[in-house]
This record gives sequence, C-alpha cells and structure tokens, in this order.
Amino acid sequence: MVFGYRIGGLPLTTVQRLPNYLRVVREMHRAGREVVSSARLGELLRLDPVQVRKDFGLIGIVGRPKIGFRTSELVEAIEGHLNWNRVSAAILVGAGHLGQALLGYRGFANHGLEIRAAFDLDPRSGEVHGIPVHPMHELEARLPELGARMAILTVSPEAAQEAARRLAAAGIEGIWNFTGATLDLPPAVIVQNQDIAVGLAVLSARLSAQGRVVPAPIGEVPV
Amino acid sequence: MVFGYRIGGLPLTTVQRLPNYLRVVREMHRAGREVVSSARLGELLRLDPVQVRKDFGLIGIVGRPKIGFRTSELVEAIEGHLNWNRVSAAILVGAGHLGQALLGYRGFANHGLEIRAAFDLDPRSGEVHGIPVHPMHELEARLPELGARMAILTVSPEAAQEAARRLAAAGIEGIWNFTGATLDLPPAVIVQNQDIAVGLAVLSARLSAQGRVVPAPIGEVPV
DNA sequence: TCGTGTGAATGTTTTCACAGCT
DNA sequence: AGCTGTGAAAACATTCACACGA
Repeated sequence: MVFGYRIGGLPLTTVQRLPNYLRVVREMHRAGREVVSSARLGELLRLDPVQVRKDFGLIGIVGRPKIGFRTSELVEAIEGHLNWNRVSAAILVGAGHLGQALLGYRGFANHGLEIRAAFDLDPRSGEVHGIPVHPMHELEARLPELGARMAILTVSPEAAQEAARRLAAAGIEGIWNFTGATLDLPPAVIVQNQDIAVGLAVLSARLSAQGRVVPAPIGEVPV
Repeated sequence: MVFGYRIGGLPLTTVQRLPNYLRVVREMHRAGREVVSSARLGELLRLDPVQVRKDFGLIGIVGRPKIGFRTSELVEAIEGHLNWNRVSAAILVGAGHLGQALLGYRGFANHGLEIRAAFDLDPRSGEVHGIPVHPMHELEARLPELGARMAILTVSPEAAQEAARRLAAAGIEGIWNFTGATLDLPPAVIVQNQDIAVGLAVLSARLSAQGRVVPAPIGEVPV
C-alpha cells in the first residue's frame, strides 16, 4: 500500500471519518445535547452503528449502555487525535484562483489551521483576504519566522515538483498537495494529495454506470 | 458500506486510481511514447506493478509480454470508463470563493466537464471567468435548456441541504458536494462528497503521529 | 530475459451475532 | 428494552509467487 495504513495507531478509514463525526457532534454539543447514541450518528452520517462504536473505541471513548456517548468527550478526543485543538501554522504556495479561495476559507479555524502567509511568483496585490502574499523568492528567508510545519500547494501541476522540493529543503514537514501532480520527495516529508480529479472520476463513473445493466460475471446466474 | 462498492463492475479503489493513470499516460502518449510497462507506471505513481496490471485487466486492457501496454489503448479505455471522452454539461451552485475558483479551473476540459452556468443568491457581476451567473430563483426555469445532469455544490454548509433538495427536484442526477454537509436525498440521486476536511484530517493525523513512537500491540515484541 | 496474467496467500475493513450493563 | 463492547465471520484489497509469451 502507498503508505503505512495505520496513522498513529488508527486505521486510515477511521481517521477519514473523524471530521464527519466531529462536525455533527460539535453541532450537538453546541446545541446543549450531552449524549448521543451510535445509532443516531449512524443515521445522520449514513454509517453502520457498529462502525461508529468501533471507531469511538479506537480513539479511547467508552459509551454508557442505554445512554450513549458524551458529546463533550467525543469532541475532545477527536480534536486531540487530529491535533485540531491547538493552532497549527501553515503557508500557502501558489495564489491563483484555488489558492485565493483557500485563503478566504473561514472554516480552517475549526480545524486548527492558520494560514500565516502565501507565496506566489507574481504577488500582485501583496495580500489576499487579509493574508500577506510574498514573492516566491522570499520563501526560504521568511519561512523560519512563520513557524509553519505545513504547506498548502496550489501552484500549477508543472510547477509542483520544483516548489515542493524547495518546501522540503526549507524544512516543511507536510505538504497538502492540490496540484494533481505526483510529488517525488524524501520519505520524511508527508504528502497528502487532494486531487479533485479523483472525486470527479468517482462521480463520473457512478453517473455513467447509473441505470446501466452490469453484466453478471461468468458462471453466475442473474436473479 | 455507504454505497455499493463496485462502480460499473470496477472496485472503487480502481476507479480512484484511473485519473492518475490517465494523467501520466496521456502525457506519454502526447510525447509520442507508444507503450509503457506496469513497472514504469508503478514507479511514477508509487504503486505496485501488479496492482497496475490488475487495474488494467479490469478495464479490459491486455498488455504484451516484453513490450508493455499501448498508451493509446489505455487513454481510450480509461476515458471510456470515466465517460471523459465526451462532454458532460454541469451547473455550479454557490458562486463564493470556492465556486469562483472552480469556475476558473481550466482543467475540467480534460475531464469532459463543461460548466454551463452558475447560480447564486446574489449574482453580483452576472458572470465569472466567462461563465454566466444567474440568480438562484431562476434555477428551475433555466435548468432544462442547460442540459446538465450534474451539479457542483459550493454553497455554505447551512444552505446545502435546501439547495440540494431543489437540485434533485429539478432533475439533477449527480451532485458533487463540496460543502462538507451530509445531504439527505432520494437514493436515485448520486452524491459525491468532496470535503477537504477529510484530507486535512489525514494530513493532520499523519503529521501529529510523525516521529511519535507507536506502542506495540500487546503480545508483540518490538524489534 | 523481461514483462504480462493470475491463482493463492495475506492483510485489512466491514458486518454479523451476541453477551453484558443499567 | 435499549444501547454499548467485542469476538468471529465475511467481504474486500493488496501482495506474493510463478507460469507463460515474445
């Protein structure tokens, strides 16, 4: 598999479900609801209740029979596992359309992410949505003072590898790669690919399979 | 599981790899390279060569021993499976930062997607990156002439359910949901969630597990 | 010998079945 | 009765091992 497939002891699939749990459980908590059952969460998120309980067990949360899980404990545990309960500094590289949209996204505050600065070959205005945009050649010089471990990469696919190499050389530990290019970096650098083409591919394939009769495998008789 | 987990006969994981194969194989094809081995693709995409061959087998492409796979056949087969070899019309709902960034994204042309129009409660300028933006109340009236089966949903999470309901009622068959909200719709409507919080969660968890010692499971002896 | 094709083995995730707590 | 916790089974995906073709 492409990377270790247990993240800090948790299965990847569990980690992927955590932000969804967090969203609805935070909402309930804010609304004053103190407990919630796995059945209710499963209904809201379209998950099997057993899966919800297994996931919660993995992050160390025990529920109470007949009662459910305490929303406050859940929020705390999930935030802790994702490290979303403290602020992480990040930079953004490539202030094009997508980069600017991410600079304007308010939701990162809920995820412990603070974009401190952006870099671009052509930093037109010098700031976007209140975040300073610096010329790309100042990257290495400015990085130390920014205290960012993580970079959001939104340059063109062609420019991706070289930008990523510079980020890695400058000490960035994790790259959130929106470019769609496959990055070749030292294994110590964590690369998280966020290629929207993948999601579009799944949607396209589901739509085009929609209503079409899937031929039964040889040897099986259609019911 | 949350949906059927074979899409038109292919495993979901295979479908997710198809756009990556397509990107590099198109590049090779354009560069005049006629054949490629599974080993070379595996190296470029960090995949096991056997996996590459199994995937290609599933989409009906056979390679030739000692030679490899024909790039032209691969491009055609992958595009066919994703329905990316013909143009699909789409609309976009919610022309905020993210919506505008997607309206400006040129890459959709490579994926058979054409955004014909956008809708927004407050359609300021009336057009973004050359694509007309209409007031939201005109959605139902304009949809038939646009011929779109698919909608890209980029409204706020709070507005997501109601907008999705209207889209479904108006005959949209597939919704690419960027809002992070879980949509409750008739099962005939295909919803593809594209929540960036999921990717961020995985990256955050990997970063925060980075270098930390994972305790060995009980009964196992650390090497 | 190089590279494909594939049955078998392995590993992982989900689902089932049911015991236990209140 | 209602809800959690969990071992066991099933489903699924990946990797191994090797036969075969050019």
